[in-house]
Order: sequence, then C-alpha cells, then structure tokens
Amino acid sequence: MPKQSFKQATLKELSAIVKLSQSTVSRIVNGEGDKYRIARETQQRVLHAAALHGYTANTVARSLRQKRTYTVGVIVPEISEGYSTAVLGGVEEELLKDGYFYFVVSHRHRPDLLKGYPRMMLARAVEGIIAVDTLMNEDLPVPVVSVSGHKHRQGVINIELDHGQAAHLALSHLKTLGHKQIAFIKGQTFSSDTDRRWRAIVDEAKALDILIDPQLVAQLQGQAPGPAPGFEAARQLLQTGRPFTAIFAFNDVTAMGAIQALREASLRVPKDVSVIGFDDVPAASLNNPPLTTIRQPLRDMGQTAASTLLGLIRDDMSLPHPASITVYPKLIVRKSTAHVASLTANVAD
Amino acid sequence: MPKQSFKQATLKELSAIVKLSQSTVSRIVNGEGDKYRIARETQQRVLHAAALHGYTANTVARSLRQKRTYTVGVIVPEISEGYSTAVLGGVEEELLKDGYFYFVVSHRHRPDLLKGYPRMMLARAVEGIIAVDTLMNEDLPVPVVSVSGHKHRQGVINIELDHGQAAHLALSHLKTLGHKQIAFIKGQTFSSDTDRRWRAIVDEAKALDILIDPQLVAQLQGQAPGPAPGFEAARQLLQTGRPFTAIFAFNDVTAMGAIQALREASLRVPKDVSVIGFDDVPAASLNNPPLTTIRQPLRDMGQTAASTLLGLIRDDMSLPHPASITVYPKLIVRKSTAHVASLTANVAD
DNA sequence: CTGAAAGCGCTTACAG
DNA sequence: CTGAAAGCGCTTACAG
Repeated sequence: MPKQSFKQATLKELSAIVKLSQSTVSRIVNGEGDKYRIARETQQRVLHAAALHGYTANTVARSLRQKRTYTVGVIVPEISEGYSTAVLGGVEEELLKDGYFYFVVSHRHRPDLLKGYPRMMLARAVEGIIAVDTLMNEDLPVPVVSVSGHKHRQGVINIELDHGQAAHLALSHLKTLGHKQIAFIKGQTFSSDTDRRWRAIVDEAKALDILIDPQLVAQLQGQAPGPAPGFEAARQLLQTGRPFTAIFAFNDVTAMGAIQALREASLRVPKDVSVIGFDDVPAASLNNPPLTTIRQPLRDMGQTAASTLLGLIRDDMSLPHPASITVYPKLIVRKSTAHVASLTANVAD
Repeated sequence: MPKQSFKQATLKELSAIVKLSQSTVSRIVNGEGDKYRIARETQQRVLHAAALHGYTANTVARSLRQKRTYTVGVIVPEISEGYSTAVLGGVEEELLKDGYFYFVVSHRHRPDLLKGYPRMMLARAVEGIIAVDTLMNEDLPVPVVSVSGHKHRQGVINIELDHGQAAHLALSHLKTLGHKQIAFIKGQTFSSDTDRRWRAIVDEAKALDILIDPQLVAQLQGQAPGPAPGFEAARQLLQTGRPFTAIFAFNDVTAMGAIQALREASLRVPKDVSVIGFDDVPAASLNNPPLTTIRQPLRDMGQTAASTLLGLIRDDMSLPHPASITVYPKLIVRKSTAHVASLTANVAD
C-alpha cells in the first residue's frame, strides 16, 4: 500500500550514528540527560545529530509503550453550528497549550453514532472525552467531562450553567418591561438542557408571580438544526389564538425562527411581541433586530471542560473532584425586547 | 439504556478465551476469515466472543505495525466560524465513512501557529493534511489538499471555486437590476481567496462594461473575525462621498457589517443600496434583510477535499492527479438586493 | 552513568 | 487452514 515518500530517522538509526545505546539517546532527546547525569558534551553531540537528521520520536510507538496518547475525543451534536464551535474554540485553546490534540465527531442525534463514536474514540485510545450538549449513556473507562445539561452520573463532571439564575435574568427582564403573558418554546426532548432549564423557568415564574399558560408552551420538534423548528413552534403558539406579548425561546436560533413566524403574521418585534433568546451565539448580535438573550459563556465553558479533563487525566480520577462546575449566565439586552405596548397586540380582531 | 462499560480486551485475551492463536483471531476480526478459509463456524464463534467482550483492535498498536494511522490533520483559520465549520462538516462525513479520524487546529493567522501546527500534526503521524482557507508555506512529506484559494504549488491539490463564474453571477445580477455604480469590499490581504477573486471581478466588470471606481474599492483590515471589519470598510466607502447604489462584499459576514454601517448612515437596504454577499453561510438567510449572496458549496468542498486526500493517500501520490478541482458557485437571490431606485440615493446632497 | 532486554498490542511473512 | 514468531519504534525497570 502506501509508503512514506519521506522516511523519518528512527531511534535505532540515530543511536548507531552517535554510537550510543537507544536508552541513552532516548533519555537525551527527551530532556532527561541531566537527570541521568549524562555528560553535557555527549548531550550536545546527540542533540546536534538529532537536529541534523531531523529526528522526532515516533508518537505512535511512544503511545503504545507509554499507554498515553495525549489525545482526547470531543463529541458534539453538530459541527456546523454556533454553539458547539464556540465551545470547541475554548477546548482547543486549553488542550493545545498542554500538548494535547483532539478528535472531533458529530453524532447529529443518530443513535448508532451516539453509541459508536465513544467506542471508536476509545479504540483510538483517547485519554478522556468531552461531551458537548450530549448525553453519554454508557460508563466509559476514561474520564468524561460534559458541557451542558448532562444528567448527574458517577464519574462524569458536568460544566453547567446556573439555570435558576438564567431563568431569573430572563423573566425579571421581561417582567420589568411589563410582560405578563409570556409564551415559551422549550427545547427538543433529546436536548440535555431542556428539562433542567424548564424546571428553572417554572420555579422562577412562580417566584415572580408570572403565570404560565400551558397552551402557550410549545416544544421544538424534529432534529433539524437551524431556525425552522423555532418557526414552527411560534406558528403553533400563534394558532392557539391566546394573547401573549413575549416569547422566551430555548435558544437564539429558535428565537430567530420565531421572529420570522411573527413577521409573517404581521407582528412586529419588539413592538408587538418581545422575543428573548438564549446562548448568545455570534449570529445573535447580527440578527435584525439584534437579539436580547441570555449569554452562556461558551468559550469559557470549553476551556473549563478541557482543563478539568486534563486534571482528571493527570490525577487518574483518584483525587476527590466535584460532580459539577457551575458557570453564570448574563443578560444581554439588545433590540428584540421592549416595554409591552398592549396586551392584545397579537389578537387578530 | 443498560449500563455497560467497555474494558478494552486485547487480542491476546480474546484468543485465550476462544482457544485460537492471535493470528487466526486477528484474521477473523479483520474480516479475512474467508480469505484464509477459516470455517464459518469458527468465525461465528470468534465474532460472537469479540462482540461479547467488546473487543476492538487497539489502533495505536495497529498503526505502529502497519505504519498507517488512519488520521488526517485539518488546519483552519478559526474554528468558531461559519465558513470553516461548514467545510468541516463535509470533511468529517467523508473521512469517518472510511474509518479515518481527524485532528483540527486553528491558527487564527498567528505566524507561529501557522508554522508550528503542520509540524505538530506530522509528529502525530497524520497521513495527510487538509488546509482550509490557509496558505501552506512549506513542503510537507504527506499529501495536502487545500480548500479555497491556495496558490498553485507542487503536490498540493486545490479545491477551488470558479471565481470567474462567481464574479459573473454577482455582477450580472447587479447589472440586471440597473446598478452601474458599484462599490467593492475586498478581503484581507492574508485571505488566500482575496487576489484571485478580485482579479475575476476586474475581468468580469470589463466584460460587462461596468466601470470600477478605484475610490469605491475598500479592503478589509485587521484580523478580527465577525462583521466589524465590514462595518469599517463600508463607512470608509461612505466617507468618500462618491455615489454608489450597490456593494459587493467579500463575504456574508462583511455584508452584514456593511449593512449595519449603511443603516447608521440612514440608508436603507435594499431600497437605497443593494448589498450582495459571498459564501452563503447559515447566518446569511437569517439576516435582516436575508442576504442575496454567491453560494459556495462549502460542505461539498469539504467532502471533495476529504475524498481527494484519501485518494492521494491510497495511491501514494504516484498516479497522475489534477492540480486543482473546480467547483461552481450559485447565485442565491434574497432580499438585500433590488432594482436600483436612484443613482444618487446615498449622496447627502 | 550507561546499556541490554523486555514489552506495549497488534499484523503478517513464513512454515507446516 | 492454522499457528509460532518476528518486529513496528519506542520507553523504562533492572542490572552493572
């Protein structure tokens, strides 16, 4: 089959050249020369020869021997999508700083991939796994850190948003603007954040004396990414004929879809209906109107996930570690929410 | 779902269990049972045991032995960004289909990373590299496929857009709408597509009898991702005081930034000024107004890059292969362009 | 300080 | 048809 056009020098060859054993050369090129009290002169000579012949240790052989690959696996629902990639940015930064590389796979909610990918990554000997917005159903023999809404589970550290705080930020913002009839779009059932977020909303609504009309609660259907499910959910909300002056959407892309549906129904945002999103993906500020939203510190969450995972790998999970790490949301007020104008704005007649 | 954990069994253990040699078991699990005429019954028994014990060959060991890693490296400018991730989606699909995994690194235009990452990936024994919108300056000992605007170079296959066609689509669309005074926003100098695209525009403008006013040509500055550079460029265009009725932006995000600048100057899009983007990233259709744009088949380009690279890896680059593969753009007409209203719309008076 | 040797977990040429 | 054995390129316990 394929043969390398360019043959890398091996340890064996290099040792023959410098007339030393592989052991000694290995120690020197790995910077352990002093530790083994190898004469400085010898070290220089070897290092020079190594540079001359372009020697770099074959990481595959090293991995096999050390049983360390300096590689982690990252599993996301969808790679072509703002949420995951924002997290990935943080993950990458932190990982590469420590000499780790990562594989990425996206399962697109396909059960076979959800099950197969962790296993494939394990076969690739990843030292740990980061699951982004993905529920891992099996116990894995490596440390797992999960970003967003993982169920609590032995051995999985979850980086999670303070959903109570998020619900508080969003609902009190809406309440301050005078909104009393608020519609909600919940996440898809498969999304790991859906339940937790919803419960936080219910609790917070109670605390703020906001009534949730069950008819004004829609749920995202299907697993298409993008704004389409949000568009559909908003249409469904509109069809109930019940009045509402604001929508709290599960995420930004849903909010964008909902705004389109509202427009089609000749409702202006935010004049007739306010819409608040969630996440603050890059597109949120570019939207028209720019989205008021609850920001998740996605990049930070990625960084935290990576550094936490690296810690677990180093400590072999033996030290005590938290079951979860909570990060805080922030209310970003832009133009998609405004003071309520009329409680019956969206009623046709 | 039942809980189960994958303890990686080794070939040695599995062979002990089924009481066969490692050779035989290896052949069976690699699907070569028939080739070696191993009794079907035996094969069944082994496969069953393998499944039961969750045996998967350790790819590190296999890689060392076969001198194949089934891994490629992908280098992109920025991972948290629509263009690269759209391409990545296609790359992933194609690669995983063939059992390949990939490492991703993002250089963010930092010269040290641009230089260091390819080396690091090589040390990881990647069998090939895909460069997305990134100019690779060194000769690499593995096949390289580049997506977008790579300079022609020995041993690098470039997946490139037909820029002539793209320019034709955009300019003739604008011309049909009556636009004669068109402003342009060129890409940053570091972007590998900038030059080629601009030359195509100049040629096509000539062919269509469209005059390019050098004063109405701005260039994206700085390396910030997002709409800010486009915003600045449009402001600069406005400050010239020269009349124009349309802007052809380097990409969609730039177009969005430009639209914001236009709005701040109380110019309506598309009523006063038409704006056409490039790429058709997911956010383009979500924009308000939804962007008219030149679509690049990004996902396809990723798939093509991956399958081409796999071909090169298999054939050891010995077979003749093309220097580049051209893909075609498509005009997507949405709401950011319209028939020209008045040639002096943007002149303050 | 330095080296000989074992061994990581596979695949595969070779032999029977 | 099946297995014993070599070996991929390293690292590292062990010995001197």
